[in-house]
Amino acid sequence: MTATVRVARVIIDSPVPALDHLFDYAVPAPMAEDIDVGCRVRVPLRSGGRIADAYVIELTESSSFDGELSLLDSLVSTVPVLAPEVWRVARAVADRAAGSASDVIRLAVPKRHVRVEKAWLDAQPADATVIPQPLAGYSDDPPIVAAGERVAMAAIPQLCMTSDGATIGRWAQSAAELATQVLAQGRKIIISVPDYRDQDQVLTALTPLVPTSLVSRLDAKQPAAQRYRAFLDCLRPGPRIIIGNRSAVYAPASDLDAIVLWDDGDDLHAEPLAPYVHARDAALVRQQDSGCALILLSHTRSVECQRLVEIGWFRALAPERHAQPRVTLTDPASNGDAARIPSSAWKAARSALESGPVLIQVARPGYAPVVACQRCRTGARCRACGGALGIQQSGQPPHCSLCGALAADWQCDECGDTRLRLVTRGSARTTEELGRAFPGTSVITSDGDHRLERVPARPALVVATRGAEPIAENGYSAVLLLDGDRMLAREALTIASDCLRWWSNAAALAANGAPVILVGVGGRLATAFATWTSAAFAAEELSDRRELSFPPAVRTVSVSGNAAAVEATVAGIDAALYRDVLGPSELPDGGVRSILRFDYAAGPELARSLRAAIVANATKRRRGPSAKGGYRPPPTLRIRFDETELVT
DNA sequence: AGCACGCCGACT
DNA sequence: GTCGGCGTGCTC
Repeated sequence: MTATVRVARVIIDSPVPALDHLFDYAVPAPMAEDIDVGCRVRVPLRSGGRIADAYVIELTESSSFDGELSLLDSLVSTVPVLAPEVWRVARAVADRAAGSASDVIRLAVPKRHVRVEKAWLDAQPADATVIPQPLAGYSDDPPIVAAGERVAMAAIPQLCMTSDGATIGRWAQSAAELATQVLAQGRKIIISVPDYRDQDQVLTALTPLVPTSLVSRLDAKQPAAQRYRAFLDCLRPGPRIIIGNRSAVYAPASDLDAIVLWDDGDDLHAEPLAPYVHARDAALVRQQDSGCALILLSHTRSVECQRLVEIGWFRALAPERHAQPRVTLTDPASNGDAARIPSSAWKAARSALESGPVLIQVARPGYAPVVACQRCRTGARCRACGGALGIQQSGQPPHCSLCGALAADWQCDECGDTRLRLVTRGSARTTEELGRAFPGTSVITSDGDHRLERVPARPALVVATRGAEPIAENGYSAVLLLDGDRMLAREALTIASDCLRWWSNAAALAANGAPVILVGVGGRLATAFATWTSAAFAAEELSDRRELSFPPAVRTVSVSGNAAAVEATVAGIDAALYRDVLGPSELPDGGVRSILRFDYAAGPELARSLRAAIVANATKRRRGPSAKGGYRPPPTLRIRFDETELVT
């Protein structure tokens, strides 16, 4: 207990679970002038025998620690990079997910860049005024911004043109309009979008509306210097628009007024790094902490969002006049001959090509993603690893979709035939076929690897894999959604909502009144698409999942790793906290996985006990029987809440 | 992650 | 009686 020395309580930047709490250090007298809450410091870890990076969380006069305090090693910088509100959110998010706060902080605070920091400290913040724009297309009664309200907002499924003449999604314009209202109040807004190209759209929408000095882009794809500069700009109080990917929800913003999350159903919002917290969940935590507004903006309502609406936590908001794409369904039963493109769709494409580009959405990239034996129809597999073979481009030999090995002299294991049958069509083959069917028309391909952002307003066939559709200036004259049946065949709990989302996002790229044709899919999913009623579809889906006790009706947590550790962990949890256990089942890496299903109310308690299990496991785990040799010990213990890719 | 501490077997 | 192996726990 020291009364006169100043004490710094710090969080250590380390993924070690046992270090995930505050440590007290004495502040050396010369440092006391400059140190501040949020500063980066270096601290000695005596029994660790090293110096660690840390952030100052609190400065006090006394410590409740019984031992003798060590002195801070050094003050890295006087810039308070870990804002108090970001610390609170990081702590809460980590607790909810049984993870370490420092893992969340690593998403929130970019690496330091000394030159950028010096320049920033010298720079004078610019003064700028912004004229608030009304939120066009929506009733402004009640107003949705500044109320701290939680809103499930249906986007207007159209394109629009900025005053600069750039074509963007109308949703991006709406987000930009909301942002101007926040800026006019001198406050901040975070706009989190899944994709880099989505960020570009919002920036394009903002360009004619606000000075660029008030806009910060935070994304890991940016050069480190730019990103750090944008981050530092967010630390200053005052108006600012923060645009970024999933981790933008952790951006510093002391005067945060609203968070807009675009297309919360997109998988890119799911954080792949520990503690694996989805941007939607992080935004919910932050909304609770700061009282800001939270707007989930999308063309299709996610099932998770629907649940939030049904429990009364979110208000649903739809545009005033319900503009919606003109969708036509082609009955799968009526083209008995499995024609991939029915004649009605051909006709629509042909006439649409007279006025502009036509979008063709396909399921998979490549030429023939799946090939089989011509004679016996056995699927062709890789000699080396057993993965499925596919053909990337016309005329090329097949190669393995898993390991990439070429299979130039393929021969069927079953019957010895060497001729391959092309089972599925990829974007490259569709492109080739369409080129033949529409001679003289240019055919453009856009897929995951070779992605186009925009295509001109000239007639052209634009073949794109789902999610990689370019924006056409003035919109597409027609949109053909092929391969719907193939997309639906994928085994995943979320497949129906995913398809609806892919189709809807593509449909929103059509010009006003242009035909949108969904090929080969019927049933209530197709109807929901045609009538643009994704909220009702999400409600049905949620009710199905309630019946089956699937997420998001219940929550899940997967416990994976070493079989003994998983078993001990699950056995150590109070059975009253969960409904049931699925598994353990074997994983390809040699470990096992068990999944617990539990009710929302049990979340905090369950996270606490799982956290305790992780800490215990991390300290107990020691060098196993064989440390060398090719054998890699299976991962010890991993906890993952609310995994989106649950294969059950 | 490293490092100290301590409990037990082997050796001077 | 004492050295040192490594299993266990802690790091302000």
